[in-house]
Amino acid sequence: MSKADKIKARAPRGFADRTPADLGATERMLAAIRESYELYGFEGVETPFVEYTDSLGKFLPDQDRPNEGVFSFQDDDEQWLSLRYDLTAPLARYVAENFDALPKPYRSYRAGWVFRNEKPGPGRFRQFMQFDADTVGSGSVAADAEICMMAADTLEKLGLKRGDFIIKINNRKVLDGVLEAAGLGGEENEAKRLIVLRAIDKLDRLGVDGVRLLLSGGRRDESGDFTKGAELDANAQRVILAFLGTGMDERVLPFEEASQSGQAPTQEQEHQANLAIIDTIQSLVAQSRRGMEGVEELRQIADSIHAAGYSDGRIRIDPSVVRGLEYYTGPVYEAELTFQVQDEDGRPVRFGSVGGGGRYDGLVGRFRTEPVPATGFSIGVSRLLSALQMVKSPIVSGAEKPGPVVVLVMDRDQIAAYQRMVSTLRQAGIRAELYLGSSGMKAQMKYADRRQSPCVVIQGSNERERGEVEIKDLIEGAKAAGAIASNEEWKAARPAQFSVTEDKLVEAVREVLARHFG
RNA sequence: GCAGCCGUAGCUCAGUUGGUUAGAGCACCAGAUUGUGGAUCUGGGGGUCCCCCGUUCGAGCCGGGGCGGCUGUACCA
Repeated sequence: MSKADKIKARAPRGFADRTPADLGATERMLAAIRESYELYGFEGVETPFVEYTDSLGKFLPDQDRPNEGVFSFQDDDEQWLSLRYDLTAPLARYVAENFDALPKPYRSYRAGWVFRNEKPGPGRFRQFMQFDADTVGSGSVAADAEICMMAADTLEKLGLKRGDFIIKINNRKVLDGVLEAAGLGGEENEAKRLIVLRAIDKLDRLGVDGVRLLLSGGRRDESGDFTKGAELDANAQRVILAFLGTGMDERVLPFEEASQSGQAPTQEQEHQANLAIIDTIQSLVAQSRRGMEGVEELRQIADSIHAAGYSDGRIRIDPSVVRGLEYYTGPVYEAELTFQVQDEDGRPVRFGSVGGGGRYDGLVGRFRTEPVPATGFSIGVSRLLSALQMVKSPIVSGAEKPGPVVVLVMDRDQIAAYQRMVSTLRQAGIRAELYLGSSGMKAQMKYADRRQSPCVVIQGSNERERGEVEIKDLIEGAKAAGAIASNEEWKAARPAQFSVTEDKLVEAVREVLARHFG
């Protein structure tokens, strides 16, 4: 068979293999998140990867675009199934299905893989991991405020320092109110509202000028591609931009005051800035009942986070947060990293949000007659892992486990004896293995080196006659290597190597391990 | 999806106006050293020059189409 006939070995686009280092990092992250969520009183639950497509709330795949956005397939009873694309819709299904058996409010967390059939990018995959926590059955904004505080606590547990991230809060009702104030209420303006919301969402990326273009005629990007704008009249543009401006203008004051005193803004100053933003928003949406509801909710959340001591810049009111257009009904939150991340070529990477969530009062209600309010937060574990790896955070580059002790095979006819040594080590709880390849001693040493073995066990005929084994400390030996120039010297010195009688094998290996790993 | 740039060994890349058998460094394997990781030296394996079609006596190089990658943009539950 010629090489051309061979199948090319490659993972599918947007799907990634995970190395031992990835696995270790992910485990540590999941443990930290779980600890944080449990501290807040949430309990674990798990749902399957696959759900009925209609449970997920997506339209059934059609002939032309059978898998738009989600991976779907038909069961043998003709029912459409889909791989879940987030953990919220499956939770809503679970709660609805087990409604009577669950305590209300129901507070649970879950971690797992989700799948999206869309264009992958750096830190963006078609299979990725999320870690969610939700409170179902409570309409109180205390539930929303609490989840934002928990998000902040959790990111800190993951090794992010204060100031490295920010939890931004907005409210969909406020956005609706602003759209109404801009004269975009009513059925006929549905399309324009969508464009405006998308434009608002891009404030951090495109700036005020970019958003203004999208609100008016449209915007041409650097590649020459054109995005059609919302064609709003001057007054509507003014309202929207004034709304977004509150996010920036009110923040400036505490910073100016702070810089005069030479200190970071105090919690009180941060809180006043939040309240000032809310006041300005209120003046804009005063005519909208729904908008005023949202303003009132924001005010309560701001008070809660201030009372709990989180109004130190970790959690902020930010009018530019939109989140998805589908199911959020009230407060929405987004966790963003504030530090710059660079890829291995030194180019800046934009990570966007590493978590987010909000209130989705209608989602469980799709399955049941009574309304069931709910709110939740999701951490994008895979994306956050990519970001943490790029900045070499300790939690992802934590100490790797040492490899196994390798027992070398010097004489093929002595395999049974070598195997017995391996068993002895394992029974003593020492990670060990027999060299299972077919190469000579030099290759076996290289193998042990690559496996990060702390030491190897050597017994050739000389040692066997004396009833001894040689232990070679590879870590100590590597240190000694630098001082040795010639190969003759290297071979003669046999650095970091010593002999013990066979019955002292475990003891000697333990000594070497203790030397390096305490 | 749309646009721009890119595609030569496992990796990073050379490759002249289109002209013998396509190269280097790193990595890998082996020997020097029949029992020792590193360093050094020597040798070796590894390529459909992304694919297809075309132009040409002749294509890694020119043209068209496709696929893949990167960047921006759109969508994003």
